[in-house]
Amino acid sequence: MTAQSRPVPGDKDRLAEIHLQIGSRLAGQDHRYTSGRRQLVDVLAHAGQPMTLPDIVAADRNLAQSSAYRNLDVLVRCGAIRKISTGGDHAHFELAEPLLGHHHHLICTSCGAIEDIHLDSDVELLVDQSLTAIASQSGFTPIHHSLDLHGHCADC
Amino acid sequence: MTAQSRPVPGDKDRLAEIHLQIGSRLAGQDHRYTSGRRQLVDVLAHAGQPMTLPDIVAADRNLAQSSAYRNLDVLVRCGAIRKISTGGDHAHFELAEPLLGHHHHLICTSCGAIEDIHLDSDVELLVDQSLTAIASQSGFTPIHHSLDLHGHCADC
DNA sequence: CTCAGTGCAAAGGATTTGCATGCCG
DNA sequence: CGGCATGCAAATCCTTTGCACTGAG
Repeated sequence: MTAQSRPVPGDKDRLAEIHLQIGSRLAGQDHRYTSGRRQLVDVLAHAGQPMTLPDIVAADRNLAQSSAYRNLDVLVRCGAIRKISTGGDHAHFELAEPLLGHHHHLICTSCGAIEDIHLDSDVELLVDQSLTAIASQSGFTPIHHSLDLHGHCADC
Repeated sequence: MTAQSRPVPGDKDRLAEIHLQIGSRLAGQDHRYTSGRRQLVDVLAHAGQPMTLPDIVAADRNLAQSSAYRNLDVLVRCGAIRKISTGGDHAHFELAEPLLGHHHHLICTSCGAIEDIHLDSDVELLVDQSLTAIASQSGFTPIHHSLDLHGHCADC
């Protein structure tokens, strides 16, 4: 066993639940939940923070680059994974909000690192209401919002 | 005259003011405010919404692609222009917030279009306070936040 | 004159795709 | 068996860079 991550109690159950949900999402779009896709999800669930593709293939040498890209795309399209484009060299990927919960990011403009953060629910509510109101004025149909804080992380 | 944009009263003065500010920002970093850079700013100020590079060079045929990229980079680095990376094919560019005012975006996930929006200042304040509090817990130094609503625009 | 800025063409690099093969249902 | 999935290598395409030339101070 690798000791690099100490799961919180119930973590294993949560992972199983995640796999179940993703499996049904894939099935709903006539896609299979193959071992390659499962490994992808394992890596992301294990990391606990957004990863780039090089991060991902480095974390599991069984993953081929092109298949990883293709499967990430499939998983993004079925709503299991979210792609984060920061403008840096690589996009980042993390489990989607239905699996990870609604959250936002601290983005380091120096090293590109991304950390997940959670806002108070009353702030979230207010933001969502404001955005919804503005969107309706433009005939815009909201799907989700993203709120990122850009700056320098503790290491930079 | 092109009728496609009806400047509000004072728009011309505002543009002059923008050029002045950018000129001094560039001078502060030992860069010249050349005609190519001025044209870039004119195009962006005139558009009133974030543009991609193809948009920009199409809007002013005098702009060479490589010089446009280079000058956008210079202007981004001196704080005159902001680069927006959405994950679509092209990055978008718009005048920076000191020139355009603090605002956010509606981003269409279908066609990639971006529209500027403004939130109530009390919402902004609350968001900023929340983010600042969270950042300090992580030893993160905030520079600015971005808040985007992703969804489908009226045309899609 | 000097050196930043410019434009063309070529290079760079993340991501995507063609194609032959493997494997699940 | 039939068709999705895989992996390798090649292609794609946004963006950056090399280089010779131009223009401003």
